[in-house]
Amino acid sequence: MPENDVKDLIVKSATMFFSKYGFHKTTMDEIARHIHKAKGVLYYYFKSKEELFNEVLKQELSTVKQELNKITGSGKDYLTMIKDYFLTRLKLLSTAVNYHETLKADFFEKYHFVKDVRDDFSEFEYAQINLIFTKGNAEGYFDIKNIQSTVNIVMMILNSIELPLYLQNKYQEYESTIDEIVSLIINSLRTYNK
Amino acid sequence: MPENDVKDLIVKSATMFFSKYGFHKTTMDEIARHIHKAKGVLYYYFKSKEELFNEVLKQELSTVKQELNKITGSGKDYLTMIKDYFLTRLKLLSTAVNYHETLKADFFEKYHFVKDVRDDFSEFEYAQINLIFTKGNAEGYFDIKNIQSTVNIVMMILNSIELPLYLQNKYQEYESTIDEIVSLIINSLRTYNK
DNA sequence: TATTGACTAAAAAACAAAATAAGTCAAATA
DNA sequence: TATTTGACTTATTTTGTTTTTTAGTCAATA
Repeated sequence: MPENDVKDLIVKSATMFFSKYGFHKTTMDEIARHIHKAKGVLYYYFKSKEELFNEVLKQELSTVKQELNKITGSGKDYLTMIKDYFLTRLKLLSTAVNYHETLKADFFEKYHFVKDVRDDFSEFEYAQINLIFTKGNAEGYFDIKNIQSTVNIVMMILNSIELPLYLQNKYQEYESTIDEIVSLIINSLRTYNK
Repeated sequence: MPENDVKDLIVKSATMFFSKYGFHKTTMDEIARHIHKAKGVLYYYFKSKEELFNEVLKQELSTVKQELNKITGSGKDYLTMIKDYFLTRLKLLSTAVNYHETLKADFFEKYHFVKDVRDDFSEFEYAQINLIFTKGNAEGYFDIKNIQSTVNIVMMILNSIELPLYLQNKYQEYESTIDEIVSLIINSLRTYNK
């Protein structure tokens, strides 16, 4: 059996258990048993449970990144684009179950091992928003003085509203408010000649 | 000894211990011993430890409310006023140590007994911001379509950024960013004829 | 009315024993 | 050679028990 088939099976099984029971309540035995393999084989493909969880998280965020890439490449005008970007980002992350675990973990200061994959996402996001702002500015959609600083502020707001939203599972409850928050942010960035 | 002197002493002692060690790690014995009284006397003035903590929290937030009231009564123009309000509110709450405990507690879903005093603060805040927006709108400083909804959004943002700020003790780190977030919010509300 | 301190009941901490799960590895398989 | 197994070791968690600490009570007292 080719390496990647088994590796994929493991990741799939792990994804299912981690998203259902979380990191701690999922056992390596379960993950292996579910694909009719011995536990040992997990350690052939992954150094540790942490590394396996990391891979799951990486794939979860990779899906989010793909979707967001579609938006930045959509060719729509930059005002529509930034709005789509914010709304989609907030919606998609609300479905990334394992990512929430790590967000929560940040609070408890556990899960140090997950930092890399989250930093990677932040880096991706910085680049995306930076791009939209820069081009949008150039084409007269926005009137942003300091792009770097504005990207940081906007990212801090996005990250902040994640917390009450996902940690306390209030995404449904606040869904309509999110729209208005996004509008408020965009309102403060846009020019009124377009 | 008149009732209020002792009651005040108790609250002062309690405030000191609660802010230093938190709710759980502070004992009623400590609080009493510190003012050279027997523990029993605490129960003469307060029904329970929870009620005493509530009183401490109430006084802490009462100070914040007083300061904020000064701003709404300052007679400055409404653009300056709302900016002062936001900045002061964020700064003052960062010094309200016991309030943070309850914020944190909200996450762990402990401390149900603290809900009232926090609801009271929210109610106060809603009224304050509503007032500034309404008057500011009337005098042409803002161009807010739906005041109620905008107050809610702004309050949600304020509450959200509290979380990473205070729970992870990043107020210092983000202090300069706060200024810019506040500017961003105000930017999206103001008109440009004033 | 205000305060005490000995008392009870409940909660938390400390400890040990048992059970579970992570991770290893020599041997087997394909 | 690359992959898989399962018995094994070691680390972590859970469980049950005992001890200690703490919240809260109350009759006596000033």
